[in-house]
Formats: sequence, structure tokens, C-alpha cells
Amino acid sequence: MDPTGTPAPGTDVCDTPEHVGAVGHALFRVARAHRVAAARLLREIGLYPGQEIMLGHLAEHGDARQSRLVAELGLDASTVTKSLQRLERQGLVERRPDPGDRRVSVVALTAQGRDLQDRIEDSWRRLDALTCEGFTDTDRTALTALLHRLERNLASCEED
Amino acid sequence: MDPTGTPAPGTDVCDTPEHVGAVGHALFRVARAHRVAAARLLREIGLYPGQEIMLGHLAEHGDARQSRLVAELGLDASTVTKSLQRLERQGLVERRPDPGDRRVSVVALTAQGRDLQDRIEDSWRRLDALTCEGFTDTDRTALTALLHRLERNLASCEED
DNA sequence: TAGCAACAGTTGGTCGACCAATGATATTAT
DNA sequence: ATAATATCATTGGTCGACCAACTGTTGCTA
Repeated sequence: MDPTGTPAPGTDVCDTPEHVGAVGHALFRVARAHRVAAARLLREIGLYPGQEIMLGHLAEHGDARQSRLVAELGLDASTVTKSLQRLERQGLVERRPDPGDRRVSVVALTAQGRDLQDRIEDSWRRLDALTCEGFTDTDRTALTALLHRLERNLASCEED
Repeated sequence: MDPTGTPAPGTDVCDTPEHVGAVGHALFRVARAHRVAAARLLREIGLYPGQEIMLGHLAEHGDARQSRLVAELGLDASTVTKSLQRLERQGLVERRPDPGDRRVSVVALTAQGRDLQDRIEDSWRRLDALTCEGFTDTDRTALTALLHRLERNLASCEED
């Protein structure tokens, strides 16, 4: 109902009785659908959703110790460890001990991992195109801005 | 990565070269942060994120066979089965065989599950408030509309 | 009626994600 | 130097979510 617009400024979003947390619920559903769609695309290139983020980050920012990946991707350390173990098993990534600090291991893309990058970016492009079908540039800009604000709100409450 | 912001409304989102799938990536990050925040709130009432959706749905729509939950929540059947097993073990939900059709089992909230509903709704409200901090009603409306459009796009491509 | 397709749930496996606890190594304070 | 603390990564556990394969039922149809 009234999907595209004319939100009728008088209409209070919060009075839709169907859900108390309307935004949260919408976000939840969209995120799930998005993950499913991503999974289907990534499957074609033999990846699971989440792995492409790791590979993309490495391709873009170069080799990194795991703790950096943890910080920059905002993931739990154990998540990164296990994800990398799988990527390593698939031959897409390599972990070498840092000679300077024997605690750290440095992660690097293998040639095979690097080769995947084009297809990953293509998947991202297709997914975004599909997600934002019918969106004008203005819509996209608005959406991205709103999402960024949400992210900041959620991030700021994370440091309690 | 320009962590704090200055989203500078004029800035064209799509030309930031850092990410090919800007929308998808933003969505991914927001969704993850949102899930983390939800987890923290739900933890206070002894739930894991996702369970509250199930309980809320039952509270709102009444008893249901599992296949209905699958359809209406858009989840996989096995996800629902396992989630319900846990909720049942926690005494929040009850599953009784349908006398009319021996394949189906009907899911119902227990008294204990019903009692949780208020706190669940409170969590949702708090989470939404926290997520949308600083948002005007117009912002919320715009966001919800955009999310609904995304959902429709993603849903439509799901039936291939 | 016999047989087969469709439907309802379950189990087993994998992945992403988290938390908690642990073993190694570095850093720093004392 | 030694002890206390912090950091880096790993393991083990749980949950949500998926897919694939499987058991029972029900329904349809030949």
C-alpha cells in the first residue's frame, strides 16, 4: 500500500498496528531477502555469503593481519578465524606467520583468490541492480544516506 | 574510510569507488549491527534474535501450523522446526498434533510465552528508537517506504 | 483400488555469527 | 628481571539460516 510515495505527511508510521518495531522488522526482512539473493549469486562462483566480503576487503586493502580484518569488518575474531580456515582450504587465501611478531598471522589472497575478484564485483553489481530496480539516483542516494545514519546510530550504542 | 561521516547529501554515492555494491554493502553492515543490537536487548529476556519474531507472530496471529509459519515468516521449514524445538524446550511454546490431519502439528504460545510478549514489544520499541535516533517522522516514513520497495524487488526475483 | 504425486515435518550437514575460555606471545609496570 | 596485563589467534559451544535427503500422510488419478 502506498509503496512508492506520497507518504501523506499526516500518516504516522508508528500507528501501523501490525508491528511495534516497524523499521526494525522491515530491516530484518529486507536483510534476510538480501542475504538469500546474495547467496544465490555467490553460489555460482562457489562462495558462501560473507566470504566475498573478506576477499573483497583483501583485494581492496591488501594483505592484513587477522586483527585488522576483525576491526575493519566489525566481526568477531573467532568468526574471522573460521572463515579464513575455510577460504584457505579452498585455496583462495594464504596465512603466513609474521616474522616480527610471532602471535600474528598475515592473510593474503592467493592468485586464485585474486582471480575471483572480478566475478565477485560482478555479483555485487548485479545484486545491487536487482535490489535497487526502479530506483532513481535520488532514491539510491537517499537510501544510502539513511542507511549510513542507521549504521552510525547502531554503532554508537555499541560502545556501552 | 571516512568513518564518522559527513555524508554530505550532495555526494554521489555511486561514484565512491571503494565499493561496487554500495547499497548492498551498506545494507549488510546495517543489518549486522542491527542484529547485534537486537541480540543484546533480547538477551535480557532470555531470547536469541529470531525467536522473538516467532513468538511475536504467534501472539499477533494466533496458533498456527508450522507450514503457515514457514510461509508467513518466509523461513526455511527446517529453520522453523529447530527454532520451535528450542522454544518448546524453554517452555515458551507448545506443539500439539492436529486431529484432522496427522501430518501437521499446531503451534501455540504457552502462558509463559504469552507473558513474554510485553517485554518483547518493549524491546522492539527500544530498538527502533535507538536505531532511528534523530529521525523525523518524514525520515522514518521515507526509510520504511524505501525498505518496502527493496523487499518487493528482492522478493520478486526470488521466484525464478 | 493401487499407485503416485504433493504436502508436513524432521534430521543431518554446512556456513556465518556470537560468546566464553584457552594458549602463546608482547608490553608494561613494579 | 619478574610479575601483571594486554594482544593475537584458536577451539568449543550455541543459534539462526540454508539445502538436501528422508519419513509419514493425504489426495488425486489412472
